[in-house]
Amino acid sequence: MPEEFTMEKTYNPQAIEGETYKKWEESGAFAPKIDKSKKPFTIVMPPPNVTGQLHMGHAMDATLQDSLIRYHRMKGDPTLWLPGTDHASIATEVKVVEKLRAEGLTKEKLGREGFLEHAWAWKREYGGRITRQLRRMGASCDWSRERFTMDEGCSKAVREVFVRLYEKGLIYRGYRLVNWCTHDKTAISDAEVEYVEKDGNFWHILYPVKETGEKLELATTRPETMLGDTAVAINPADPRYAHLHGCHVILPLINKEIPIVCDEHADMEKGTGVVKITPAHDPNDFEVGQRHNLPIVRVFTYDGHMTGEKDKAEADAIFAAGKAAVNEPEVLDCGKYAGMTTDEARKAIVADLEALGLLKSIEPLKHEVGTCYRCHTVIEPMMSLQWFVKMEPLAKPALEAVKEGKTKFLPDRFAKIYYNWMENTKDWCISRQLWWGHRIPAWYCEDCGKTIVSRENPTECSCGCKKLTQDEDVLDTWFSSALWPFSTLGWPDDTEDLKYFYPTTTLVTGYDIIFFWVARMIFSGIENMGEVPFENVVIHGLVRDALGRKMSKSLGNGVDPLEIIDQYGADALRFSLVMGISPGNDTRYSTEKVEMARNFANKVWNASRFVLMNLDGKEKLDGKDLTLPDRWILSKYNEAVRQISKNFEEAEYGLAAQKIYDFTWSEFCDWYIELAKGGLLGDDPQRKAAVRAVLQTVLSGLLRLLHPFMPFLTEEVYKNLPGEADASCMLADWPKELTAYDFPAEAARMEGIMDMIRAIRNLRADMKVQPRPA
RNA sequence: GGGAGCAUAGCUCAGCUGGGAGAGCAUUUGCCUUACAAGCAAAGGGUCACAGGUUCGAGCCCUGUUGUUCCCACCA
Repeated sequence: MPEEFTMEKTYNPQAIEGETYKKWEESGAFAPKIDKSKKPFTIVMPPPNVTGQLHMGHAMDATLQDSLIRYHRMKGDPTLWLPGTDHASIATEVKVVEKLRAEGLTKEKLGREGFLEHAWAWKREYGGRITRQLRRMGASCDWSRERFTMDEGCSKAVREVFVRLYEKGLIYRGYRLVNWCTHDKTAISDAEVEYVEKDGNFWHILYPVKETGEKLELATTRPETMLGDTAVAINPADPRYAHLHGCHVILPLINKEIPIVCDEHADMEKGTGVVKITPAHDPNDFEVGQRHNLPIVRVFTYDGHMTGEKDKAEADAIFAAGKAAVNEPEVLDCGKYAGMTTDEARKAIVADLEALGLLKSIEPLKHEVGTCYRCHTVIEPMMSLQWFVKMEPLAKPALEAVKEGKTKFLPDRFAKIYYNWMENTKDWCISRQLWWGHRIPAWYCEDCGKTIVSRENPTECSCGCKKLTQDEDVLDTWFSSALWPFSTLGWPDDTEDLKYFYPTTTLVTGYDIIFFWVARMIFSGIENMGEVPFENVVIHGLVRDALGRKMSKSLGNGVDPLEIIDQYGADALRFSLVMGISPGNDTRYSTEKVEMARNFANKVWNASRFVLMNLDGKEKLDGKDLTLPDRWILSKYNEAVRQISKNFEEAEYGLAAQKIYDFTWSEFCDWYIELAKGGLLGDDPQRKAAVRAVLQTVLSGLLRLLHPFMPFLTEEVYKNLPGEADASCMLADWPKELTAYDFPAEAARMEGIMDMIRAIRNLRADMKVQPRPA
């Protein structure tokens, strides 16, 4: 053992992690060595939101990526892990607004510019915090290439894509029924709506028929929308209502005459077979309205109140000024209901109907209600002027690319989920009524009303007018993350990085963002680069708490990775997050697991101490004087190398971790080291040399096999190995099978003997005979 | 309504192409044995959800049933 060797009996991660990381980072070893003769291995990091700090999900995500990255780096691939953060438009804006509110400020008071200054300050604070956390995790990403979705380059890419798609007719602006969040006061995309089961009612309402005087019964879950009804639909084949074709009903409360239309949408099996049609506030009704050319009457304001005189006047003014699209919906003055929230209006309207004898019954029911995925407010379907991406032409090639295997999902069942979504996707609403994000590069001419979409900020309209106003809205945050695999490599410029690293190799992410992100990256990559953005998508599960619940702020069951690192070390946390996981399945976080991993780290530490204490310079394995146990452990080592390498190739990280654990503990420590003591304590110098050589060979390999999961510990120990002194485990070669030292037959024989030894020990215990002292 | 996952030791979960039922934690017993008590040596504990089927052989493949979780879906 070298004299300067001072390994403590217990592994102390705090003493080495910070310095080790600093050394790695300063050495520049995280940056890939570009070698055009070699195929690079590339991962772009799913950029964490700059909303706050990392949670356990990020910790697992980072661990898996870093493990894979380290494996490939050791294999000698030019390896790039490109880190970055996401501006997270809506999520961050909400946080900044909350913070401002606590300071007595509002967006309105600050104005757009003032607000954005606060948002950028937020980004600087939290973006930095996140990258520091990743460093604590041991993430070996190339910080020299770090990106942010709103940095100059990414913003340029966003604008380029927007303009291209617009020019191809794949981005358009239109009045459509969108999902409106009345709390965040913005439209959101279909993917951002979460359906939750809520208690509700069917209100059975009677609408008097003008021509016959009878009262037509229909049921609705949203009576407050009735003011916006522009028809009542019946099925054309329904014999019960054949006599009503061409008739009208008088809409109660506002006594408005609206037609009875025949439409297949009215299901004879459901309710009374009669359905009210509110085109401005229901997607189906909108469709029916289009088929029958019905007016669209909006009855809610954008902040969830019933519309009134003022709203109507404003809408009329806009229309008169020619600023509106042709299909601008009418806005209704809701009279006595104006200004009420939708909930208040519902109560009032139901009460008024009852007073008129037009409420037949109330039938309770549970139904799925759409809510905003950020603030959980109930979504109102609402007619609104927004920007959209036309999905069909983009989805088709993206679907085919995966079917053809150009991108592979691991596990492959997630491809089905992807297909399902891609086959049914509707146009993507990309405009948000927010300030934090990429502002839509569209300008409207005040004179001729023309829309200008442009890469450079225009100063003049083709009509000669210079009064141009830019669209107030920003893009959906996922619009920029969709470009991440190429925007971060320099696109639209034709950079060396882009040429060399695109398409990237593997994407590692959770199944919860397949639709939001993975699918959109695939079609964006194909559309803009002509190639899929990555060869593999490795999908992992979510980290849940010890009781299997989702970790969340509201439950207060989140665990801060940094606290765990402080207490147990980064290696222990990392190992606990991969040991025993299976692809795509959720895993539970528990302190017991971290303790298991910490104990394992300590085991490795002490096994290393033992070996180092017994080495005397580098012994070379020469095949001479190998006993049965030597042959056995070398064979088991080969098996571990084979299996772990295979596991990495197949994204079976849980199995790889399990194998290195079992090999190290149950085989190397429990048996080989014990058996090696005999040889080390004996007098035969050749035997001693052989044992030392085996110990060193196996330990060196074991450390390297473990390095992807426990980088700090292995780095610290590895540099103490004689002959490899000061060498970096991170940069060492990935172990290869020692084919000259594979002895399957002898290994099997050894295992038979081990069974016998166990049996004898058991017998001794049974007979309560104590082993004689040695 | 459609789709997917899961059901294995008291708890949490692994189990690759079918041939040994496993790990961690918990429990019991004996050990401070000179790498490690964050440890060592042992032990107990499972008709692998249920019912059929394929096979020389099934936790693993097929069919069905039950339970459970999740995702998607405009059901008024």
